[in-house]
Amino acid sequence: MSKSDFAGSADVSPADRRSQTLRAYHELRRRILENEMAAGTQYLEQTLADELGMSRTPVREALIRLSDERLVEVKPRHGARVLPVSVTDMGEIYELLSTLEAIAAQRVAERGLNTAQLTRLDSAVAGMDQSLDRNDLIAWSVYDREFHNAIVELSGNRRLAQVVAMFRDQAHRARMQTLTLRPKPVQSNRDHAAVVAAIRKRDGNAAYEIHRRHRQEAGRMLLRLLAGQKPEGL
Amino acid sequence: MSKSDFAGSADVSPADRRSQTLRAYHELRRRILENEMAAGTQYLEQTLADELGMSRTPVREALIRLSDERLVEVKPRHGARVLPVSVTDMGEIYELLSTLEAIAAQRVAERGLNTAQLTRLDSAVAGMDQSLDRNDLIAWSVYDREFHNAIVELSGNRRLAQVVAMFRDQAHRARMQTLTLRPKPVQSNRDHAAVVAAIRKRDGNAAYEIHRRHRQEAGRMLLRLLAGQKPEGL
DNA sequence: TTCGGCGTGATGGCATGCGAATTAAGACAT
DNA sequence: ATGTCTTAATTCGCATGCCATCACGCCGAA
Repeated sequence: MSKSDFAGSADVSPADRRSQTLRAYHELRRRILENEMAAGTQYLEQTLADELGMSRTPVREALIRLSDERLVEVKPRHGARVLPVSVTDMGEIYELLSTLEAIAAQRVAERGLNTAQLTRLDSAVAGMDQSLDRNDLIAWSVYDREFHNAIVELSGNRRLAQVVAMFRDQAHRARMQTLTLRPKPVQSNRDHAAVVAAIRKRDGNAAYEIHRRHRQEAGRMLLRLLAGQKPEGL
Repeated sequence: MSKSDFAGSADVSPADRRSQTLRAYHELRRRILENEMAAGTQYLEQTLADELGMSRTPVREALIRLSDERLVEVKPRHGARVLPVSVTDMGEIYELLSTLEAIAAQRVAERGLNTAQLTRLDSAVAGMDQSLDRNDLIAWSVYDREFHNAIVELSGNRRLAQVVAMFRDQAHRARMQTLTLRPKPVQSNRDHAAVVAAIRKRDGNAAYEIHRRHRQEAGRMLLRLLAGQKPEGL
């Protein structure tokens, strides 16, 4: 019974089996990540409820989740404000990501992967290469995301995967903004391939070091681009 | 229309300025961490609401937070279940804590601390030493917590402090259970002193290594004790 | 012109109500 | 006993309603 994953826009969807609270959560989260709800903007509970075709209760419950994830901030009489991602924020996030994902890579290498799992990584890397050849940066970023996500999921540490996903979401908008500004990510692709190679060789230390440096580089690049850019709505 | 109406709620609370939702969140969290609500037990929303002297709404909102923090799990018609902490969970948590806190220690060392900040660490260490002399393990654990918390707070990375706090809470009950089972934590005190020394010397690498090893040892010890102990209500 | 008190409407915190989903409890047959 | 069908009782998801609180604009005083 899988309905379309990208289902429902605003209006009353046909028959969503999930709870209203979940619909609100996923829809609002999607809108924020895809910048349909701009950072800095404030939305009243009632407005969101009307827009989503439900009452305030499930919206409130969704907003609690989103504020725990630092995507919004609820100010009692000013509505929910979509949080902008400052340069400082990105610094914090990349510092954490570079360590957490490196740990994941290390664990994956030490545990070893079966064929299917290795294939998952390989095809993500292949997808990135092809996307880059086509100069399709959007597709590239999707594969990039999948690669990084695969690493932490395959680590087997569920909490690790959870917090990394959270930070990745927080950083998502800023990354999208700089996607077209930065040079072609050829080094990125090389790094990823090297990480997979280290995992194949079961070399935990190498996987850790390569991945960590990779993320640090990406972070530094991003910070540079962001710094030379926007004041961003506070 | 009495403005200053002290009477308000003649019930249990004198005058709590916080919202009901926050009261519910903090009170439930406290009860869980202090084992007043045993792991594995289920509580109906209405029951909790009655107990806390409020309606179901704020309780529901608090439960959403608590379930995001993995302290409870809400099962639609069986109430909120206090999550037990399995050995696997502790493995995941300590793997993350040992890295995250080590990063924090490294950053603190590299940034350097002012006198007041160093004093904070020193007095935590001193408190641990004294508590140990008095054989007061409860007091010791409070200082231990404060020490570890100080490290991540002083790192200046707010997200880091936040996730570490979350994982520390998740591990709290298991640590308390094993507190009396383990040998006197003299090595722990030595480690902490060494970390502070490294921080004074601005030696980031040393701080990282010592702290990381310290947490890993503590984790291993804990896992051993837990493994040789309890089936724990699932 | 600036400031502060005041009134009014908007807003969110929370209680309550209700229907739907789901379980628990009998009733009966096997 | 064990299984299954029917019915009653719970419990939650969500909508709605109420009211205290707060933002904001107005107006008069300094």
